[in-house]
Amino acid sequence: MEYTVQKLGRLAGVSSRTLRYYDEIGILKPARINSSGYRIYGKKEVDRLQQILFYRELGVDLNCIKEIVTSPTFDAGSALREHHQKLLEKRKQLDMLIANVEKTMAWQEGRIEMKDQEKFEGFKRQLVEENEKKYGKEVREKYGDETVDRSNRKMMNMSQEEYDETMRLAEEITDVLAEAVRTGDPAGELAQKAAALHKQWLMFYWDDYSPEAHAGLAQMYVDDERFTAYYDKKQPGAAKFLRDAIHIYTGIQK
Amino acid sequence: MEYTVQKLGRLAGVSSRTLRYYDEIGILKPARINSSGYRIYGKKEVDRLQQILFYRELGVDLNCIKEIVTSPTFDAGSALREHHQKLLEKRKQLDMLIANVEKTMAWQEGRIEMKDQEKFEGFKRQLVEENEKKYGKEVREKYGDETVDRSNRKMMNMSQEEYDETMRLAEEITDVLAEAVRTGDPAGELAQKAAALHKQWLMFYWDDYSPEAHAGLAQMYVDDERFTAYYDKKQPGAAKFLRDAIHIYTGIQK
DNA sequence: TATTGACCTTTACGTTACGTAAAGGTGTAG
DNA sequence: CTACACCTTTACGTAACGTAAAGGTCAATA
Repeated sequence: MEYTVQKLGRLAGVSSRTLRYYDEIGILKPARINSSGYRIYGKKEVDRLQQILFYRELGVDLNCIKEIVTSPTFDAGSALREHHQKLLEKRKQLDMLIANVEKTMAWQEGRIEMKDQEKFEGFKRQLVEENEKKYGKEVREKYGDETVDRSNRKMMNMSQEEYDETMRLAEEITDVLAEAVRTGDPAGELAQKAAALHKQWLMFYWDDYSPEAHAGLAQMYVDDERFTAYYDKKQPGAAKFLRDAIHIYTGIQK
Repeated sequence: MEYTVQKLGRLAGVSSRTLRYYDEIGILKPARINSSGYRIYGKKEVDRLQQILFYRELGVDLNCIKEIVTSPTFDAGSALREHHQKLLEKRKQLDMLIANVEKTMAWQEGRIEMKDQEKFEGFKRQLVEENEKKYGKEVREKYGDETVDRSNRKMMNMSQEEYDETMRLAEEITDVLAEAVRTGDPAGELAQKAAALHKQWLMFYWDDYSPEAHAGLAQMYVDDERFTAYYDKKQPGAAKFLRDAIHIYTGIQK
């Protein structure tokens, strides 16, 4: 049950250099040093290395791993449950990639059409997975899985032109919104134009628009600091302002 | 259908720096440079980027990717089929990791036993996956799926002590073999000792030893350059010598 | 027309997680 | 007593970008 660097390395499938490096940065210290200065690892270290490798597999950098595993509140059990969750997500993403390859093969054989954006499905953690990760939970909680799935489906089926149009609209919204904020009047013409544009944009993603849901989303822009940050980036206070404008536009207060 | 660095980056989920870097190392050149010196990418570049990202996802380093995609014999179709194959393998490995987490959770709750080596299943590309990849196909062809599966199963169920013993035996084989090679006599005492040790080692993996299979494996050590390289590393000619010794030991020529 | 501000450019140094080589001590088998 | 496979530390190298600096481009706005 005692291992030297190379033996533990062979066991875990990492190099001895890696283990020395992990010792150096304080992420995995050997149980003891023998009389000749050799690093000797025991049972506890084996388990710790396993944890480290799980995190590494998930792309966590060693600095973060260090903070996690050296934390006094570190709980191996909950960490494992988290690993499990993340690995399942990763498999989902892998499945998307596989679907992508199959689709691309069909496209190459001329059997189907394929838009540029579709060619990167599964790669784009930030647009699909990351987006889902960041906002997905809350959005799913507030609007239900069905709405979100439908929205994603709709986006997948958008043509390049439609997609470009949503991008253009999103830009126009922030532009008009920034200008409207400077008028200071959420009931004014510019503010109402921004709200209308926002509705148009939204209708690309929702196939059943309702003023209630629109007003609810506007409120979320304020409640959720990540949305707030997005809109406030160009103009501080823009998120709140947009909410007010939409509440007036829809005639609904949340 | 024309993209600047940032637009293509957003489309594919990579940074603009990445695209400039890919230009720099000659892996993905823009379709043209406009009058202001901007990089402009077109349809062909989109497809090529997709191919690059597939390779990247599979852990191929950019140098290799460059050689692959710039090769005049590069065929996108067969590349895609290869991607598909590799991605399926990756998913298999991911499933092993997930199984590992589940097992570890059960172990933590005291519901099952778990050996140290089991804790790294799914990580060890080189021992299980890599091994299977390198030798698996040929071995499965020559000995059948059943033998290989049984062998893997047997290895999985080995105790730590048994596992250590196989390691020790493997070392002893190469040692004795190297010495035997220097005698030059495959029928000599040392050579026959090496063959006997090799049988012992083999019996840890096969549960029904037969001289025929043993002789066949010995022949494969010579036929397959990767096995040859392993045995010849310590002593040139060791693989051939071992085959001869085993053929004498078993009394069977292949 | 001048000024933002978000784009783009090149140059260049920084970073992560090790690989690899050098120079030297250790331990055991022949 | 010599080989040889281990171990050690020190230190420089590397891949694939990230990031910052210094500056040109372009469309919209004051």
